[in-house]
This record gives sequence, structure tokens and C-alpha cells, in this order.
Amino acid sequence: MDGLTINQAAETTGWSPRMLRYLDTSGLVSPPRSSASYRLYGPGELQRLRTLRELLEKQEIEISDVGFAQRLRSEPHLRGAVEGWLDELAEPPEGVSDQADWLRFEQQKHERLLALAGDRG
Amino acid sequence: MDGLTINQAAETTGWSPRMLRYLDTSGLVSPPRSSASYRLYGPGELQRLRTLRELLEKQEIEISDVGFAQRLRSEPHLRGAVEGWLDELAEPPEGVSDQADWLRFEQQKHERLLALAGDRG
DNA sequence: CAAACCCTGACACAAGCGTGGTAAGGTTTG
DNA sequence: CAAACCTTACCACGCTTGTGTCAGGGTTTG
Repeated sequence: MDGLTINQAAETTGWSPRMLRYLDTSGLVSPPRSSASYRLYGPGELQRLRTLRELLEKQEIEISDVGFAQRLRSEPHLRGAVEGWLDELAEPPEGVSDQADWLRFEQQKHERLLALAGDRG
Repeated sequence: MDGLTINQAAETTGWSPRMLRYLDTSGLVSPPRSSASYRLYGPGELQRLRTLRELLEKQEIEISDVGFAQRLRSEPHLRGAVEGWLDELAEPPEGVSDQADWLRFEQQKHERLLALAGDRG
């Protein structure tokens, strides 16, 4: 059996066993399992756990935020949609003079983003 | 007074006035104010509100997720730290053979990321 | 000036997150 | 085989999010 069991991993990382299970089901740190479904933490998982702790403390973010960042990375259509929304400015860019023009401009951008996203959502 | 007031904006966008205030304080859609601090929604804000609604529905994400995405964009050190953590793999890359090597590799990467982040957090 | 609007601040409440505990049952090991 | 571990599945609890409503007070407008 190679790799630390959940209690050993808890001791060396500072997380509680309960939280290690939570992080597993949250998809942030999911160690491989033994034949009897025991979680086996290798050096990779231990490192990830320690740096996760640092990340959360120093950046004042939540576990769910990291989960969302992971989603952003693994779902390109999601990323495209979110970035597209953030790019939408309240004020019209140069060269787009009146309101009608501007609305058309925004709607077209939106359509381009939806097309890029591939409408699977 | 140019721009819709909060109740008018609520009617045309489908959000409740309460939620428009919430979105304002959350930093997602913050319209300019009149001299008496009335929120004034222009076409830009209205568009942003409608597309936000679409974004949340279609992508099954939360308001706070969009807020976090905004933080990710406006705080490069945060973005660097999160992306760095997500890049940390459980398995060592090619050419890094034993565990000691691998741990050193990861730690150096981590330090590089922290340096890049500029340790203001 | 009075009605109809806007503001902020507060109370309320459901649902979810992060975390601890515990129970019932399988596995490993001395 | 018994002790010490592991598993999942629950109950619980405080805090945050998202949302409604209401009160007290300023503003705009007919």
C-alpha cells in the first residue's frame, strides 16, 4: 500500500480528515484509492494540500472559489461566456456614436461569444 | 435626469429593485448616480443586466462566481496564485524522476509564483 | 405641498458552504 | 480475532448568499 492514509495525510498537512474527504468530493484534491477504497495520498497530493492551505489563507478566497476557477479552466464555453460578460462595458467604445449603434454592437458581440461558446449549456 | 431610475430598470430587465441594489453593492452592475444619489441606469447597464441574467441561467453559476471572476481579472497576483495552484499536478512531469527531485521542482515553481505575485496578500 | 418616487439600514429567512461529530459497517495488522 | 484503522451516510451548527419587506428620511414632480 503506497501513499499515506487519510489520517496520516491529515497529520502532515494540517487539514482534518473530515476536510480531506470534503476536498475530495469537491474535486480539489482527489487521491487515488486502494482496492478497498482507501484514499492514498502521495507526495503530489500532499504538496497540493499544503499549497492549497497557503492559497486560501494568503489570498482570502474560499474553497468554492478555487472550484469555480477549476470549472473556468475546464469548461471553455463557460470561460468564454463569463469573460464576454466582463468585457461588456457600460460606456460605448470610440467610434460607436449613438445608442442604436451601440446596442447593435453589443448584441453582435454577444452573439459572437455565444457562437464561440458553442451553445452547449 | 438621463437614464432609467431603479424601478424602471427593474421593470425592463426582470430584476427586482432589491436585487439591482444588491448587484450594485456587489460591484457587478454599478450605475452612476444623480446629484441626489439616485441610481441612473443607461443602456449599458441595462444590457449588462439582461446578459447577466442569461449568463447565470445558462451557465448555472452564481452571482458570487461572477464576482470572483472579476477579482481574478483585476488582481493579477490572485490570478497567478490560483492558476499556479491549478497547474500543480499530482504526478511529476517528464524528466523529474524521484520524489526529492519532484518536491524541489514543485517548491521552486511555487516560489516563482509567489515572486510573480509580489507577496502582497 | 402632497404623492410618488428614491435612498440607506435593518430584520428575516431559505439554501448552501465549511466543519465537526457519530453510527454502522468493511479492511488491515499485530 | 481484536484493535485500530478506513469507508459512506447522516445530523448539527454557524456563517454567507440571495432575496423580500419595512421603516425613517430625502427628492422630484404634478
